[in-house]
Amino acid sequence: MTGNSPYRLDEQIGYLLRRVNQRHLSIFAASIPGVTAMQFAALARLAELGSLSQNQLGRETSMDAATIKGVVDRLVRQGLVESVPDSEDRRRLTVTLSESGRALFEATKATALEVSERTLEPLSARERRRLVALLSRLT
Amino acid sequence: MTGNSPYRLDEQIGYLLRRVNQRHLSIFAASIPGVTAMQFAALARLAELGSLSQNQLGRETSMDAATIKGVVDRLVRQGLVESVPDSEDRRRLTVTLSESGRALFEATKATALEVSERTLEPLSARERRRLVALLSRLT
DNA sequence: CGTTTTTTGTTTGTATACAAACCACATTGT
DNA sequence: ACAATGTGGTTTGTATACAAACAAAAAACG
Repeated sequence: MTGNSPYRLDEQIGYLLRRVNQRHLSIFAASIPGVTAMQFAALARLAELGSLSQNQLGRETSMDAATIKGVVDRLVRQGLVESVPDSEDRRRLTVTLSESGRALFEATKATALEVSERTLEPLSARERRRLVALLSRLT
Repeated sequence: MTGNSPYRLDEQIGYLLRRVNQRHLSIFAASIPGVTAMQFAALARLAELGSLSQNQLGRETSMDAATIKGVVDRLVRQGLVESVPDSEDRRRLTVTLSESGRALFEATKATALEVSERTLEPLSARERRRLVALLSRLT
């Protein structure tokens, strides 16, 4: 009688999170070409908080130092962001939204909100709020 | 009065999904060294469904053809799975759980279930069921 | 003041993820 | 039988993700 419970992959939280995230990323990519969801998250944080150091931006977007570096590099390459060495702290890179980065963010913001709604489309308004509230507690 | 709603990254479903998934993957990696969560998902499906073609296994685990190839390659390299060309259809690769693959799955199954529970730890039993039910509808 | 610790950023290596192009083989329709 | 289409798998290129090891600089502390 030892723990012989079956393992149902489809009911595991990790598998579900991955699948729903796939769905979301696919909707995002189809709706907003040019930047990825991660890149957009970085732009959003910069728009919200102003200039940040590269690692700080990583923390604010839940990406580790190695990951945010790649994201910032690609944003710089696209001219959406500027990366300037700090004069105070010579290790630090200050990342700033460029003109066109801000323009792109402002122009896509509404669509990005629609992407979220579309991801949640199968749920009622109340269920959406409930889901967001539950997920927020698992952070 | 045109759509000037602020964009709150922390409330966006995509951002939440990514963060909770990060949490889950981190718990998984700490609890089950040796295989990743994706590799474990593949083993679980093979244990559940028996031998499958490589692409079929990908579909059953929500990985595209290129992704499942990498996962199967790594599982083969670890001897957890065997990949044999099909005699009927000469394009097809049949992937089968090996002895040690099945042993590892049986030995870690219970821990994997605990990983799911630990991910959901901040929620009550009812809230867990609710969350799983909501996510299932977003598949 | 000088040593220890922390912080910032880079690099490398491994593992997903997916688009797109490609080849080989199967199936279907005529 | 043949041509069109579809399916199975591989490869390449790009983009996350994270661990680990590293260098440079700043901060903390005795």
